[in-house]
Amino acid sequence: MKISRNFFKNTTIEVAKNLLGCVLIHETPHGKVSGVIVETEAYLHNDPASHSFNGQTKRNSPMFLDAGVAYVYFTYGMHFCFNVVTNKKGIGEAVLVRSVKPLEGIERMKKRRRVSDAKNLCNGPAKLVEAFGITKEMNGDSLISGKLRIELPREKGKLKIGSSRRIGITRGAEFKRRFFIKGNEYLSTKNLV
DNA sequence: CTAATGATGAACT
DNA sequence: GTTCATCATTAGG
Repeated sequence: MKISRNFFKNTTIEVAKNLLGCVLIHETPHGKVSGVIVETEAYLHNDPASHSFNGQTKRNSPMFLDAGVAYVYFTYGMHFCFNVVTNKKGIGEAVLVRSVKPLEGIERMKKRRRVSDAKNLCNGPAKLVEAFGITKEMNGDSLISGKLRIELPREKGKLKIGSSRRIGITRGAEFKRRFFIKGNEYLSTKNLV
């Protein structure tokens, strides 16, 4: 089911939780890949861990666009990560998508990732970017109805949502702004509460 | 099983 | 020069 732009205009923490259970879809010339979002992290404008903390730069500028667009950034010299921009235009907040449970196009993902274990395809931010074929060219694109998009599940049911400190950061580490579906098999890390 | 390490580049001090 | 929202591989127990 199509998602609305208002979904992304909520507070970033709420969007991070609401994205759990939603479906990430990418229609490529080679076929469709999709999966259920099972792990996210919220990055706020006044958050020392956020790329937007020190204001707008060339790299983080998509974070200051309208809610519902993609922010894809290059990191550690070899990886890309995928975020969904939230809140109002000009604020600079986003949700990092950290893990996805693969649904469609699993063979395609295995080829791109060069691994065979389905649980190891999308359980990390740079992994899912590679598995889905997301590229820096999609930086700033709308995620509402394009080839790369997010859809609401037909029926979300009641999810057990857990929260923890975010992964791989030092500044702002005290904030519990990582959200995940409790007990899910496809998380990037399991031993955090 | 867990821990250490190297790859590699943009942004910042 | 150092840091960084990472991952695959290797070394160790």
